[in-house]
Amino acid sequence: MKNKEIAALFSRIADALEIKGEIGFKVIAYRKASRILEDLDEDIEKIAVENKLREIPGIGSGIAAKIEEYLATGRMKKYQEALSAVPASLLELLEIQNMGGKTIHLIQKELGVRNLEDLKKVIADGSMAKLFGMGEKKVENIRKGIEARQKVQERISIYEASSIADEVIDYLKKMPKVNRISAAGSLRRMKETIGDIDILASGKAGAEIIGYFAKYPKALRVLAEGDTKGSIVIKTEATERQVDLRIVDDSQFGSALQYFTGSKAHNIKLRGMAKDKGLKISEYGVFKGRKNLASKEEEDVYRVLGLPLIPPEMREDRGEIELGCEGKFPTIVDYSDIKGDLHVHSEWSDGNLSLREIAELGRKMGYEYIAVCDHSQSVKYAHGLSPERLKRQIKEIDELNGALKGIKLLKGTEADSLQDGKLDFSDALLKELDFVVAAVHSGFKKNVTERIIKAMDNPYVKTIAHPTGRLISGREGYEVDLEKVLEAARKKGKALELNAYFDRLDLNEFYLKKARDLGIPITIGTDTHYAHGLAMMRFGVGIARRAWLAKKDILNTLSLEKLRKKFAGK
DNA sequence: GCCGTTTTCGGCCCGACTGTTTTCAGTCG
Repeated sequence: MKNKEIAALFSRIADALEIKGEIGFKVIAYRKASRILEDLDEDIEKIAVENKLREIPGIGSGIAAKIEEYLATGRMKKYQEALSAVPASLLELLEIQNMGGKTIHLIQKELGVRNLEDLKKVIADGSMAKLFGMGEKKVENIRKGIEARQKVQERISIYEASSIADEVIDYLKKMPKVNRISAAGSLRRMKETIGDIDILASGKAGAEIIGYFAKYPKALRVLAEGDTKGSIVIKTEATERQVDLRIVDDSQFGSALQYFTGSKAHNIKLRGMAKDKGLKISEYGVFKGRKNLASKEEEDVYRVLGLPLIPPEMREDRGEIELGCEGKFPTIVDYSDIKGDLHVHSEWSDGNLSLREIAELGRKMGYEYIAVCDHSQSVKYAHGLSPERLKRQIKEIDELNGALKGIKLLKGTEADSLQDGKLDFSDALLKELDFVVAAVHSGFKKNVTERIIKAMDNPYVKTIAHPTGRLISGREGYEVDLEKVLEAARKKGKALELNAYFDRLDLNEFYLKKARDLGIPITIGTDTHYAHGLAMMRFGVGIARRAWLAKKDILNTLSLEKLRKKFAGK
């Protein structure tokens, strides 16, 4: 797919135009096109072949022609032009906080700045501060922006972002003047990675609350500290992270939460809709003239627009607003629908939990069951179980289950699909288990597609663990043809896993949607090896919600009894 | 550059914070 590649081109064109001082709306149009391509599920090349580029809202004849040109020739004239006028070394300066197109344009024109080195020079010798509209403080903020730049990673995992947000929210809750409080932004939408962390709170004494926020013990720097809005930078293990806090009145918490949850594309579409109805939306409410029609709860905002409450995870402008308008809005799976975890490791392989501990933790989660799926014998580095040890584990689980009340452990394995496509336990042994997950752990480039499909032929395999093997933090994943895997799963009536471990989230939302369309059941497992990992189920469910999965699409929303029946049937 | 059942021209989401001005521009989200 060349979607991301072309998205990057448009983004750079937008940057270049901004620096050249072109009309702002052109820049916005390119940015929008870039974002649309970035988020697009379909392969842009396929859409182009079908001559349907212009049907995508936000892509008009100009941009469509540029996409077609690039697909046909591998070049885009507009991009070459833009970059010849504004070199890449100048574009990079846009990444510096407090540096925008106008400022870069100014220092290029007046001082001949062409790159970061030049910029540092004109800051140091004081010439930049003397420019019209500049000044000591502005330049100092830019200098700080340069310093901060190296330390901030692009995006962090949802796990790290959640941990930071939870801590800050706990801190803020200790302030008596804070009433309601919630994470907002991409974290609330459960994106797999998060940029900045947005928090919204309500209360009367805005400035005081922001002042308290600015004194957060882990704050390295305070970027802004106003009456209703503050920004701090927090040091994390590996990087630095910006946390933004907005304060509104209690009566406006709903509209503000809607506003700051985004996504940007979702909100722009909503505001366009509102405008057509003679309404105006801001974080303070939905207004008809000066009259505020809705602001207390998010639901009110949507209701005034004739929409049901759209879950945060669906707010990406991927057709959810249209479905709402047509009254065909789907009911998606809820966090509370999950009855068990279908992939957990114990100390028998490479986990650090005993079977009893797993059961106890599961009970605390309110589960009916947890599938213990330790590694199989060929995964040596993870102390994979030999057939003899698996038999002993089966016996131990049976005994434990006899003593357990309210929760059952399912006897499982994460059986390795070997490089010849066979599983590394005999069918006779697999037959003894409740739940067999098949997975690839070696030979990522060796006929993985065929191995996965062959594993599905085994009658005891219920699901395929982390089907792409990607790690969000950096590993590409297997060389696997997911389309073929999906097709095979559909034909053979097998499930696929949504691995809820924060660095996997595999299948991702794109393929989950495809799986759902094909009627393939999904199993969600945390793949955890530690006590704290069971709670990562929420990331899995979050991704499932982003893919619009319903309760019926996910096997571990079934009660233990129904799950057993389901497995007995296939 | 995109878009349109009031529009093919003239709009384009909206507001906070900061630092510069002396009423506003730039940046950010």
